[in-house]
Amino acid sequence: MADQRLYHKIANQILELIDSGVFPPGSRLPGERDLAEKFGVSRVSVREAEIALQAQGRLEIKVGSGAYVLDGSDRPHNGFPKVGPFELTEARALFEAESAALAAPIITDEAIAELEGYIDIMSGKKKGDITPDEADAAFHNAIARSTNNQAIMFVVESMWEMRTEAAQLQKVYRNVCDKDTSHREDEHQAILDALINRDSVEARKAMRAHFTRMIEALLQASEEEAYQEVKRKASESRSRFLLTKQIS
Amino acid sequence: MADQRLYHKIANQILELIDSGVFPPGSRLPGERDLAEKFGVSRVSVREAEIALQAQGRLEIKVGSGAYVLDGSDRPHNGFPKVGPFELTEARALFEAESAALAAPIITDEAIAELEGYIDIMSGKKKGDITPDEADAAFHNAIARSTNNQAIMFVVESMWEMRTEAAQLQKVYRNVCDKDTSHREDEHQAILDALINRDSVEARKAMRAHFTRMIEALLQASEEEAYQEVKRKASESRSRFLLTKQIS
DNA sequence: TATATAAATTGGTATAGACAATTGGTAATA
DNA sequence: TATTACCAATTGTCTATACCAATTTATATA
Repeated sequence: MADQRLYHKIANQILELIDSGVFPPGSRLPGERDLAEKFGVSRVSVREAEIALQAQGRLEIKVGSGAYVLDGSDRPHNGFPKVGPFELTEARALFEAESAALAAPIITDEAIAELEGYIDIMSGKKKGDITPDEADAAFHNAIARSTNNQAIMFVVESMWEMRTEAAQLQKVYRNVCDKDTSHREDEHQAILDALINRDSVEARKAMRAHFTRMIEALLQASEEEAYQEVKRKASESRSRFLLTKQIS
Repeated sequence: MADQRLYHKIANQILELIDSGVFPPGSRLPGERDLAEKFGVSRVSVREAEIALQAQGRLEIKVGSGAYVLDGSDRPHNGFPKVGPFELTEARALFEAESAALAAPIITDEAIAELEGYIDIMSGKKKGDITPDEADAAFHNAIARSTNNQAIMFVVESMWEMRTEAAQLQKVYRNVCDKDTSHREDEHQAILDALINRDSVEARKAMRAHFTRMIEALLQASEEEAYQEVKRKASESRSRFLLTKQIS
């Protein structure tokens, strides 16, 4: 605590003033010159402290105007939102279906061979250095990578991280997946077949079917007492999802 | 690009050197004095850049020793990937179209009124406390919110933040949007009309058309000399996107 | 060879000054 | 009266130089 850099100490002091309400969110901090005199340090140190706070998203510095305290809602949310199993699966159904459709026409033979490897690992036919669950993630990520679109890759990877982040979510998924490993294999194979044929429409359909079955399984699971809340949300959204599915 | 702080530009240059492999993870950066001379700036500016990178968890600075590149796997990847204008627009076309389709059957009258307000602000008919550009963001986010799916909201908001994050991206977008404000209004109105009719298929189509036109405009812009790189990537991906568009 | 010491290197801080963007007030104008 | 143009004060930005403290490296010594 004592051997930290001066600008770090200044940053912490400013944070304390913010949290204690002296500088409420939205308010403007005193100028660099004032703060430097107040803390008894040079302007450079104050500046460095404010830069560090800005990099952390706690301040916004406007040239010629001043440094303003950001509200919690203003700052970029680094973490993922809390999201339920049904929501997440619904979103993945929509987005990953489009990802597969976009990848289908341009996927390389190497990528297809990679996907086959993941399927073998998931089915237990082949032993790799990764778990079946990781192979599942790699399968979906590899398809996203085949779109050659980093924004799509980011979205698909983020969705998987949302799943692994919440322990509760993971439990629900495991409960669903363990019962239907055979289904999962068939569905992944169907997706792969569509990609091999470079068939966009079929790839989209197969990916949607994959997640639709998962949603159905979630609905089944929601029958059990532990998933009462899931059921409420699920039944509320069931009709409209199935409707959307028919359309495309 | 010109209106960002100097230390920010330096930080980006350092990041490029890291990502390009010149400074691999774990390696030590040249001293502040060397970097200052190399970039043609003062030592303080280099320091500020390194402080910002340290606050973001990309560097570790040790006094008397040097600044070391942290391994990417060590830190949670909060930030967004570097993504080009074409990639981002393509991803938004796919995802936001599905977002609109999902929202259409269940959007509330209040949300529709909200969307109308944003359109008025963008067209200049009404003056709000937000800029037309912010109204544009609010328009797309409000549709995502109407899906009642937090995962979808997260994705749509993230895409917009990707756009505002990179100064270069913003410049390209501004160049495109300024020329086609009238188009933008019509397209937003078409999306709104579809939502009013609770028509999923039409909402998806209108949203796709919105982004498709934007991509075409990007391709036009790429004709100019400043956008040679964009053009290369764009023409490479043009056929497959238009193909995917026809399918659905 | 091992260890202690000195020198060079490197990040940290201070000071002073010039510059550029923003803001707010004031005067000129419609 | 309301609006516009302009000017000056404030504020963040950047540079240059100097010195300090921590670390590393080289050197001398046992």
